[in-house]
Amino acid sequence: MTKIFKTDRIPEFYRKVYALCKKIPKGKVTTYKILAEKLGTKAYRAVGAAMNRNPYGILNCNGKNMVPCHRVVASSGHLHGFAHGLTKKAGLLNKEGIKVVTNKIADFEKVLFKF
DNA sequence: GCTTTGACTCTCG
DNA sequence: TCGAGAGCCAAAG
Repeated sequence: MTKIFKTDRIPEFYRKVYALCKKIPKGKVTTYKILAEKLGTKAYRAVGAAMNRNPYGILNCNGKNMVPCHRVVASSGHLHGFAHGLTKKAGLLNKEGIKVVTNKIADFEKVLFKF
């Protein structure tokens, strides 16, 4: 009985984080805190760790199973670390229609997506 | 199985 | 307003 899928390599906590990230519509962003709260935990750092360890990769955005980790920012609307560089993250956000100035979301409250 | 680390957040100075 | 420190949870070593 194969009760486990090939995704078993990924912790459930991570999978939940990815699932929530995928729910983020285009042109919108969210924060690590919201994701953690949605998961029913306060492990904000764990959420970020999931992004860093995300197997889908940001460069794999061409696929459908991608995780728009670039749409996840800090609670203050400020871009934190990024595996591929904050510049890349800011560029992606700009392409999404989100204005990013000095690694910070210009209209953070406007583009902030709440689940 | 314990210790360290981490793409965080909050509070104090 | 800006800077530094403590707290929290989960995964990896």
